Amino acid sequence: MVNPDLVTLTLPDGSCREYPGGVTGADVAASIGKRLARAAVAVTVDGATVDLTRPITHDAAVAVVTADSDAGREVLRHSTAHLMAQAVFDLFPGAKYAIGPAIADGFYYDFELPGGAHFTDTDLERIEARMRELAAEDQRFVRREYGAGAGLDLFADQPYKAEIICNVTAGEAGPDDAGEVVGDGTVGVYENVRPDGTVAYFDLCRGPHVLSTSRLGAFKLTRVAGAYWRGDEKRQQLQRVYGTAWEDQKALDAHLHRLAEAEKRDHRRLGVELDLFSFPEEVGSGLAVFHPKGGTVRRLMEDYSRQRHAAAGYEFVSSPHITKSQLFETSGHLDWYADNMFPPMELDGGTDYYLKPMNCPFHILIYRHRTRSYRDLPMRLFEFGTVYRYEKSGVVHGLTRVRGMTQDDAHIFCTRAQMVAEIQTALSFVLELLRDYGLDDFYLELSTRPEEKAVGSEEEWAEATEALRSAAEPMGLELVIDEGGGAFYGPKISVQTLDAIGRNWQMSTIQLDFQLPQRFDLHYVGADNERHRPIMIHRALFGSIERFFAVLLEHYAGAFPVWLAPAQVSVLPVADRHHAYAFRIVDRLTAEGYRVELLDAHHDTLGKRVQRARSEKVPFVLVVGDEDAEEGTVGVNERGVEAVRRGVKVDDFVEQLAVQVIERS
RNA sequence: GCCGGGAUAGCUCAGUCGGUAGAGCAGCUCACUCGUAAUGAGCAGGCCAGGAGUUCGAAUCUCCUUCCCGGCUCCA
Repeated sequence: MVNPDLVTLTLPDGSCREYPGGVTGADVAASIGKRLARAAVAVTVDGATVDLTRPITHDAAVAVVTADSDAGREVLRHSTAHLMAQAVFDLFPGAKYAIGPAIADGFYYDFELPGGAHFTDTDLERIEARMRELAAEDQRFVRREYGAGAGLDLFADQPYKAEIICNVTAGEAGPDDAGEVVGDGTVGVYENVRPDGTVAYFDLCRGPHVLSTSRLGAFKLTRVAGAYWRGDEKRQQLQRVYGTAWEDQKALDAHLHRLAEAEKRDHRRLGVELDLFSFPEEVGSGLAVFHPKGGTVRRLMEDYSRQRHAAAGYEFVSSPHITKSQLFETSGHLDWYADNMFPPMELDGGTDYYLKPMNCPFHILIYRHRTRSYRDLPMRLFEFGTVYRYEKSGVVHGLTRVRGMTQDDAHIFCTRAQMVAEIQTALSFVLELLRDYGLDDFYLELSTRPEEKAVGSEEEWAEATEALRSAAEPMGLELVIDEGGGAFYGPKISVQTLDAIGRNWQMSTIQLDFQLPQRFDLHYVGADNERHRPIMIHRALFGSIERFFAVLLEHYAGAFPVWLAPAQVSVLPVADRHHAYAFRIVDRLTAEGYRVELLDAHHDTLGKRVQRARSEKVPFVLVVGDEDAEEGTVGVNERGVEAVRRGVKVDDFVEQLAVQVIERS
């Protein structure tokens, strides 16, 4: 006989317990253990995460969500966002609030301040101080539910909240709204209630939230920024405050430490420290110059890439940086891409010349130079092509977002029958190449037809998108759909790469294009002696050399593997009398094709020179003294290895070096 | 492009109330000749991003431009 007043709850370990009907998550946690009750921030009931105060009225699978889980941190962060909004209302009466979700590692909240005011960095401190006061007040988070009409009344003077309610009740909830309102037309509201019962703050919200503001404490506001309402640059720009929040101070400190570590491997910082490249103000925004060491790494990257491309059946071509406007009229770039192009130069009595933003039209002209047979296909034209794109001033960022860049660009002309196989070959090729450079964590993204900027029929887009998908699926990698992210002439697959500290970068792109062959009226003569339209595949594997350089630099934290390191070996004579021997080592290694530098003993102590070579992240530091000169040995300091190996035979060292270069380790 | 914050020696940064510029590291010279994470002394280095304005006087206050940083939007 089932007792109707009892509910049976199944816990994550599979055990079942009976509780009175209406029991709450907080009660359940408390019944299991004190420590769990303290750590609890929410509870999942049959998979849905709800407040600890929500009564449970039927049998269910229940799991307590603790603060130190991903789901728990999300609750903490969302609750901290509410706390922040409350602090902002206290300090800026009349502020309007928009949305305030939890995000990776933190949260933000968007506001419109009265009189169009802006937050400053000192406001950040004031807001944070106020948040700590409010947290200490121990305000309870209390959930209320309203109908759509009552909800609208509640937010009558809050236009952004009202818009969200209207959208949701009209069934047009965007992804951002999902965090704010429950989906069934009920308007969820959370109140922050002071111990004396008065309401300090209320917000439109789906929840769940922690029990009380006193649970919040390990947080820090990090930055202020402008952000467009609903991410639309045509709409109101709001003031956004970012913050981070964690289960305890220790976790917060660890997060801040990780940020500091990530900053140390920022490629812009390492570029200066290791003397690799710079952005002279005299040249212009987003235009890099590579110094000798950076130039060496770049050359090595390119050399290996060329070698691999030659082996993969690519032919090498070259094209100029500027061209008459007509080429980009034919290609459609001036219709669809003009915003990203530098303005034209008028030459030769009125002819406009443009800097090229892409290489494809040139490769097309090479293809079109003579009649092509089906026997010529697939035709794979490769070029390190330098392109110029007029990026908006606010988006330029180190080497990852520049206005002048070199792409390892190729265009494959093939038949429709060949296209899926060609895409697959290109995908396998890029993954193999990226692995050779030390990257091995990827997922794929399939970008579909852009809503506004697209040429060609829906059918062609659908066919091209399907071809990409069918080529991508056998790769065994996660495939994420990026709706509307394609280029104007076709859909694309991009390879997203995760680096050593888990950040993801978009690099390689493979794009399928039915349009440009039509616009340029390309054809080939088939076995049937008829003319046919070829398909074009655009692909860049590094994406751009600049961005790939930046990714490798950050991935390796400046410590390039031996095969890529600008200097592979530093030779340090202990004293002047060892210079002759040191030079012999240098000469031998140089003759064998290694990049070697000598740090002589004229000026600095040995310790100083060791320190210098290490700070330059040279893979091998060789110290040579009396014993070495007599025995034909070197003292080997290997980067990342604590112990020094003394008395290593030069031949043995050279062999080790050779192995590491060949293995690209 | 939009919002906010910046720019002082090659690098990292001081510079108070508006009174004409300072350190450490790097560089150069000299001494030291050294077996593993900074030897010592000395020298040199600045149109205080650029321009205009306010002022007796501007690194400092105001405006404009350039460039950088953090976001938004966009992207290889």
